[in-house]
Amino acid sequence: MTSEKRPHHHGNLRKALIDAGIALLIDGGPAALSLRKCAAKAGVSHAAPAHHFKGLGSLELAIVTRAHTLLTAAMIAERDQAAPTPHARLQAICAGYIRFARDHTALFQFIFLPRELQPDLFDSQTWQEFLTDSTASYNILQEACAPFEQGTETAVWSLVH
Amino acid sequence: MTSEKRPHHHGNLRKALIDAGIALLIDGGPAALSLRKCAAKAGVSHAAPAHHFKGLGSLELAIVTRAHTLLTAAMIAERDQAAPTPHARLQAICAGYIRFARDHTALFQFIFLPRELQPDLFDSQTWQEFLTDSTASYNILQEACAPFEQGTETAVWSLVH
DNA sequence: CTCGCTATGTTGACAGTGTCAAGTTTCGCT
DNA sequence: AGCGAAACTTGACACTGTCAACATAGCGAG
Repeated sequence: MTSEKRPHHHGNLRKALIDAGIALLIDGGPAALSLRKCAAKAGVSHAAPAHHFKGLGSLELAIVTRAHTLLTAAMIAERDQAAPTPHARLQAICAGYIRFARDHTALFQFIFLPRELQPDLFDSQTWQEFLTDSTASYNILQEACAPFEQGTETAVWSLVH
Repeated sequence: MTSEKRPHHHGNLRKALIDAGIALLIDGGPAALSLRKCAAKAGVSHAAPAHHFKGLGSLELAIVTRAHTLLTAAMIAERDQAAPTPHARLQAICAGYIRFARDHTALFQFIFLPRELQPDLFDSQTWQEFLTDSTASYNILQEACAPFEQGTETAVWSLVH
C-alpha cells in the first residue's frame, strides 16, 4: 500500500529541505539561508529545490509556515491542559506563545521579518499552506478572545510583546 | 585653500555612492541594492566602494543615516515655521514626520527594516555618523515632548503610525 | 505488459553578488 | 622633489539563484 506518498528517489525532499533550512536559520541567521546549502544538507544536487519551491522566497515562506504550525501546536498544547474557563484558556495560550518565542527564538523572529506577499512570487502549494497555517495560528488567539470584550485581542497581542 | 575636502579622482565618491544607493532603493526596493550597481551608477569600478564602506551593510547604514538626516530636516522645517507654543511645535513636528513618510516612502520604510547593529560590522565613520544623526532625529521628538507629561512621547509615536 | 508521460533529480552553464590581492594613479606633506 | 599614503582599477575567487538539457523512476492508459 502507498498511504504515504513516496516520491521517486528521495523520501519527501520538500520536508527535508525545510528542515535543513530551519537548521541553517538557527545557527547562522536569516542571511545564512540559501537554496544550495539546503540542498547540500539534504543530500541532493543544487538544482533539486527548484522542483519544490519557486525561488528562495518560497522556501522562506515554507519555513514561516512551519513556524506557524509549531507555534499553533505550542499554544494548543498549553490551552488543552488548562482549566476550561475562558480566562484560564486565554492565559494558557499566551503562555504557549511566549514559551515558543523563548524556545524557538530564531523561528519566532523569522515569522515577523517583513516580506513581499504577492501570491505570484510563490508556488501554489507553498502559498496555500501558508494561508492555511498562518490563519489557523491567528484563529487560536481570536477564538480565545471571543468570550471577552472587543479590543481584548489587540490588547493581549500588545501586552505579550 | 581647501575648505572642502577634494578626494583624489572622484569628487566625494562616498556621497555619490549613497545617492546612487538611494536611487537604486527607490526604484527596485531594498533587494535591488548592491555595491556593484552603486559603483556603476557612480561611474567607478566595482571594488571602489570598499575604500569607503566596510561591506554592503555599511552602505545600507549610511543610507539609513542619510534618511535620518532628511527626516530631521523635514521635522525642523515644519517646526520652525509654526507658532512658538509647545503644542503647535509638537504638532508641526508630527506633520513633518508624516510628510516625510509620504514623500519618501522607500527611504522611510528602509529606516525601520531590522538589521544587526554591532559596531564592528561597520567602518567607524559610517557608525559614528549613524549614531549622531539617528539620535539627533529622535531628539527632535523628545525635545518637543518635554514640556508635556511623561508618556506623551510613546503616545505620539504610536498615534503617528 | 508495454508504452508513454509526468514528476523528480542531476549536470552544466550563466550572470550577478561580495570580497580579497596586487598594481596604478593621484594627492598631500615633508 | 620626492616619498608615502589614500583612492581607484584590474583581475580573480567563491558563492548565490536560475535556467536548459538530460536522465531516471514511477504511474496510468491502452
